[in-house]
Amino acid sequence: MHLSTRGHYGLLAMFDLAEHYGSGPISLKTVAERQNISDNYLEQLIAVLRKAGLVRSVRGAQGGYILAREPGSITVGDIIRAMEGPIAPVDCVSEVEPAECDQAESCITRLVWTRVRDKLTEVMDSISLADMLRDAENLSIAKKV
Amino acid sequence: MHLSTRGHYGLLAMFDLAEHYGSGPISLKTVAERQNISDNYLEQLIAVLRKAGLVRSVRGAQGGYILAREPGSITVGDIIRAMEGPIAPVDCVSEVEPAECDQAESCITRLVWTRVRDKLTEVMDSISLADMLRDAENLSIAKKV
DNA sequence: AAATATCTTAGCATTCCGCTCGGAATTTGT
DNA sequence: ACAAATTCCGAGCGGAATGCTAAGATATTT
Repeated sequence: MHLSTRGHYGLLAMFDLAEHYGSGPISLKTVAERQNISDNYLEQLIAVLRKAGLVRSVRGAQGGYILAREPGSITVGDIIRAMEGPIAPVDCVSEVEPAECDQAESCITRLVWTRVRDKLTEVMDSISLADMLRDAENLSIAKKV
Repeated sequence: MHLSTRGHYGLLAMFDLAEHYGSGPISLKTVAERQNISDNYLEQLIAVLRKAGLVRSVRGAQGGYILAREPGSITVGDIIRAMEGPIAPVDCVSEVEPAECDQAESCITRLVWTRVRDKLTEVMDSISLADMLRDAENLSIAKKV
């Protein structure tokens, strides 16, 4: 049950953009440095996010990336699906076009994986970038006290 | 969010053993054929389950494998941990010795992954092989009607 | 025109996956 | 005692994915 760095870095980058939402485009280099990711690599990852319609890009000098929608309407699930494909512990319970299996009807393990998948999507879809911003604020307040 | 075939096949094999719990040792070949897994490969996987203390082996003719404990006391979580290692979407929230990260204290994505991990373990630890046997029974009853 | 960015594609070393194979060790049955 | 059935163990291997690097094309601002 492991995510690749795609999903991991993808969420880091998106959260970084969320933290600076409203201040114009943020350059890839800035995000990469702040999040400690190779900018060459992040370049590829953010291309995926752009194609998925989660970020907008502004080319040229002073360009960069901006969230395509407000932080409240982008969830962790959106980001992970974009970066890692449909959420599914095993292929036969994939969210989209599940792999076929001749014993699917009577397969008990399939029931298990369905429950696991449902819990996964439930959590991931319930957390938005806005929720994370709120968490960040609470955390910094707690620290100051 | 994908399992490897290790976990997938591991659960299939364990459930197969659970279905025949109490009828003496089941040979690897039998399980492999019933579950449609290469027996050469399953041989390696079941070695892992044995080393994890989840199955007992009986060598020699008429030998095979038996669940080490009753089906009610073996959970999906036990099996997945044995086959795939500690449950963790990313290394910094691993159940055992999480990877260190200098920003761990203030990392918001880490909170997200912790919640995901907790949901994952919650589901997996709540389903035992006995539960699955019950599901199988309900399913076959439903079909007959 | 120069500087600053994104965009696109190619490549590449390493690791992991999913297996196959061969043979040693152990137990049962005849 | 011997043959058959089985687990046990380790080596190896092709293919795919991972996590990058690198280089140049394109667009925009100053």
